[in-house]
Amino acid sequence: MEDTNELIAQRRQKLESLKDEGINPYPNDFRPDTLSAELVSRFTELDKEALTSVTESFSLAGRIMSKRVMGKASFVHIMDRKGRLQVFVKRDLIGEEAYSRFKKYDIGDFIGITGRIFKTNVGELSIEAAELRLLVKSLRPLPEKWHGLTDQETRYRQRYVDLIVNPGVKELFKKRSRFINVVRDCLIERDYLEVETPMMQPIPGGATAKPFVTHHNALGMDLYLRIAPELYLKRLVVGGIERVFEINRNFRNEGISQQHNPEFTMLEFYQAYATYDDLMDIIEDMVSRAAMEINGSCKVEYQGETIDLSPKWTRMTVKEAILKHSDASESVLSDRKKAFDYAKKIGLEPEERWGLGKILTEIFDEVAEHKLIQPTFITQYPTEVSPLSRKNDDNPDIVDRFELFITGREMANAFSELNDPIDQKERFNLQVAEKDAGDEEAHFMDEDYIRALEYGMPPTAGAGLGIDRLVMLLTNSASIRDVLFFPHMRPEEGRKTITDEEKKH
RNA sequence: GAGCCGCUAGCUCAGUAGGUAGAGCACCUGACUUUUAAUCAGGUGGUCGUCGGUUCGAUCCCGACGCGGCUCACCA
Repeated sequence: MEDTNELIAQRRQKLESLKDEGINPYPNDFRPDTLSAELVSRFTELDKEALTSVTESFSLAGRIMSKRVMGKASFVHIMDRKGRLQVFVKRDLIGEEAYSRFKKYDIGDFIGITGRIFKTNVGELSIEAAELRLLVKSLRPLPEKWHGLTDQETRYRQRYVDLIVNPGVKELFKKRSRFINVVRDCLIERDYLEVETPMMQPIPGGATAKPFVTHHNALGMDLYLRIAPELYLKRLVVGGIERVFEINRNFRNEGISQQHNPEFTMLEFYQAYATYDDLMDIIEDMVSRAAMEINGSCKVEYQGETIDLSPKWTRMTVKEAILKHSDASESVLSDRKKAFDYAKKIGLEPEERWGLGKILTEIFDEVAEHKLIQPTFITQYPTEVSPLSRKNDDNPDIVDRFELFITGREMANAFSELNDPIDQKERFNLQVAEKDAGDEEAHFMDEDYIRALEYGMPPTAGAGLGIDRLVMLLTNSASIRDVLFFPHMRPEEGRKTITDEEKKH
């Protein structure tokens, strides 16, 4: 990391010579009183002539993004959090000493300017520096002004540079923030309470996934990074928080891809005296409102497809989806043997211990999931693959559950919650048997969760929404890495991870 | 985890049928008081991802490794 090229050496030398002159290269006593965008919105409509009567002085701070020296006058563009503005620096105005110092400032340095506003001969609104100070000396050169930074790896690893030189990046992350705000608004206006529950859990639950393990030294015990907040949020419903949600990270010890990062952000929300039907309405509202807020339309372009997010969305059962998107006959849907054979026929590797429900789910994933481009709620999941969901009153083989698919990807999972403690215990026992049989993703037994249910959980429905994937959709991003500031990357310099040997110290 | 592709100056990229590497931007020196990819003149800058092999000689050919991108597998 201690690379020293000529350009860095030159800047360090400039830093030293500034210090020799008695100048603090990192002061913190400059207070800008305006922003680039404020000046633009106030004055951009006025012409050159009209601006000559504006004598007010403004203070502005920002990073130098370009610099053009023309002898005894110069132009720089500075960038602050709202945009860019041109600064005109004239020797006659700031004085000979300040001007010759200014000529040594580099692109990337921060400066503070005080002066009046005017328009140049070609009509660009600019601030004329009456005073100019260095606020920060930058020691590393920025990528070039024309092509910018395009190397994906560097953009992810050095997001700070990406943010400086690629303006779209900041815009994207502002959209991400606004999306989360809309989600929060939708729930808070329905009287939900936002909470935080443990990320380090002795028993990881609430999803079928492989957890990360960590260790608590003082307690001498392993802990798991949570794969879902579900069981804790439902404990809160037991406790009387009838409408509750959490937006935060989950951690899953699985592969990395364009759709998967080891840590990702989920919304989970639970509402007592509601069914999964009610949650469909909330999710439709949330996502369509967010689309309007972010893109001004319920129609979004995603990787060449137009997705229409206007409510109401298509609703279809798992079995209907299989029939629609494959050549499976109706008998496959109710006959385990036929389902098993059909699964093999389409290239799956069903296991002997799988029941009809699990097989049908796998068939659905294979044939239908990637075809669900427009928003679609898939309902009536098999009980076998839904250990936390409430059974359907008319058919115990299915549960009152839906998943939401958009662009062929799962965006949300929701169900009426299982609140029968005896049924829940039996389902946990089945999961434990799965685990003993080698399924690393099967649930653990959670005795305390059963105890909580035994006190009584009101009839409740709950949902989980993949925030990152929805942000991808709304920003037309192909990779989850584009919607995370710091996506997970291997260490830069070789495989310098902490070894077991080093861990002992 | 598997396959394919990539890694050359700070950035964006050329290139060498194997003979010590180029451009633009950036940077340095000089000129220039309304420019805007400013302009003009001159200049600096590279263990060509790492290690090994073949060769008189490797950035180029071969192998291993590292990192990344894409595809597939698992998953949300």
